[in-house]
Amino acid sequence: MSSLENMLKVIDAFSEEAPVWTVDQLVEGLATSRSTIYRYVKELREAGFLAAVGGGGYILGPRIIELDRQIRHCDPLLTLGRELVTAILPHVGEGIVFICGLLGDDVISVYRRENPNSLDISYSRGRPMPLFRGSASRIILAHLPERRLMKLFLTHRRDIGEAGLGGEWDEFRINLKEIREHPYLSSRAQVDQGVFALSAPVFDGYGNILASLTLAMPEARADTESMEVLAAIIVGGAKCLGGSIAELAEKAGARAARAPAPIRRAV
Amino acid sequence: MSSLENMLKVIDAFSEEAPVWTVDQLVEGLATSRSTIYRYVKELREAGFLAAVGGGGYILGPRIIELDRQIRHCDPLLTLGRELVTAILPHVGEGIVFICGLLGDDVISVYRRENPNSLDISYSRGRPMPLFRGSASRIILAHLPERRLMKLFLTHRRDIGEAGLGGEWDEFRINLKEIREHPYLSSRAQVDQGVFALSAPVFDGYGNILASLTLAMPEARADTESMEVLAAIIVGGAKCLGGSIAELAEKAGARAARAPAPIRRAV
DNA sequence: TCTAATATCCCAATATATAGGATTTCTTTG
DNA sequence: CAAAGAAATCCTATATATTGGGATATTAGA
Repeated sequence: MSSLENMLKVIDAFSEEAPVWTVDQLVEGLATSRSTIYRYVKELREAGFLAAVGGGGYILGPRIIELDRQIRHCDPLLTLGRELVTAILPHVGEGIVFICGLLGDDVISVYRRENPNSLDISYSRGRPMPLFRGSASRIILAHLPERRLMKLFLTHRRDIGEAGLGGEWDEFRINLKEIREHPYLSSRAQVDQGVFALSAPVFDGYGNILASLTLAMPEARADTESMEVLAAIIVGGAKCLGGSIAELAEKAGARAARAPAPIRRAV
Repeated sequence: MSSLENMLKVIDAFSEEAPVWTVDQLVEGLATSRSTIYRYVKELREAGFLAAVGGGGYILGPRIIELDRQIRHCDPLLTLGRELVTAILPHVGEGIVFICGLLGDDVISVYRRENPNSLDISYSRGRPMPLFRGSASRIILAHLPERRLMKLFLTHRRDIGEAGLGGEWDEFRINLKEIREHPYLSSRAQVDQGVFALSAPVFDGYGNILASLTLAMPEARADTESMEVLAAIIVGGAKCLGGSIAELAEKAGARAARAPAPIRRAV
């Protein structure tokens, strides 16, 4: 077992349910010797990934906040996304606007803003989303390259079936193709009860899917109001965001021909 | 050298100036073999600390966003701080309100909100602050236990002198005592040009310093307006926040007598 | 100042990481 | 669609860092 893996087990222990751990608890939980845990904790603390609280307890440390800041400042999806969301937020009425990105096998929400008095949904920044439920995830999924989809199908066959996306490869493929043929996708209560969501894909300059832009609102609103104007705003916003990112990538590319542009691609 | 340290060197490479790295660049930068770097990158990627972008480039990964989310949700300083800042923001006029916490030897801003059209300062969430400059840092510093201060003085003697806090231990001690005797502290352009800041200390139930609450504004405003009312709001807000945290800690303590309360203490 | 708790140090045994090159997988391009 | 070029992984002997048990030191609390 690699030592990073061991360290990660320590970090993994920290969750919303159990945010504070003592060394003794970690010794018990991870089945390792006391001295080793102390060494781990020391190193993680020196690196800022853990911080001491009173009474021998530890919590996640400031380094994480710092690294998150870096992501917020560097990722074009976030910097440009912020501008875009600010621009469209006044025009969408009650609801929440968020951007989800694909990183590895996770879809996570990387930015979110809401209009006052709207519903509270679980897509808050940093929450890993189910890859096969909700329009925000599915619209990304649908635009992944075929090869990647095959891999996903093989690894997540059960989840895909349960989410109603198809029990066989062909079925799955056809369902996704159907999604791909529309400029946006909506979903109802797939992730949170009582929530209607409307998502559009964000592409880079080469047609690769990068992210999704979503508007979530109470189902009641979706029942009584036409979605056409809203869909147009979201689709337009997603296009615009993709355009800005492509533009930035081009500039970055011109500066450093061999260095890859700081763009998150679906890999 | 521990292997975590090696891994960390990889993470350290990623900065706002250089957010994207290829394996080759890392091999050169860290003076390690290609296969080792590939292994590091692989493990970090599997753990979600790095994510692949096009062309063999890597950026910081989603795990960091996830962990940051956990901190935001678990740390009482943040959850309660959010409420408090929301409450006082409408009453402070032009400027930025933020909370700084001490974790290890770092003071970092953990939460920040601003009123529209105000100045842009560098205290954005996650930014590590100089420990000896700015009222937000100094008010925390001043309330640290003596033993801790001695250590800090020994390790950071030069910084302390340069920041004008004293060249000798006695001088340093007296300066801090002076700060401690007032309910709040103000500073002018110590961190950012043209910025006036006003900070109050946040204590836990035992009188330990936990954090600082700060209002930053343009110097011009501070020159023309009396600070008394604003100081009262900030001092009151800090007291209130400390009270809520102590209350929460007590509740948590009742539930799990032996487990330390999830409270960040100056350690 | 003393005591309990928290944390570090030490060292021999052992498991693990390392580097260098061969091999495989993926991407691009003609 | 095939071949060339990147990117990533695999493989192995050796050197090295990690491990855990207990002794030791440092801190916090009375």
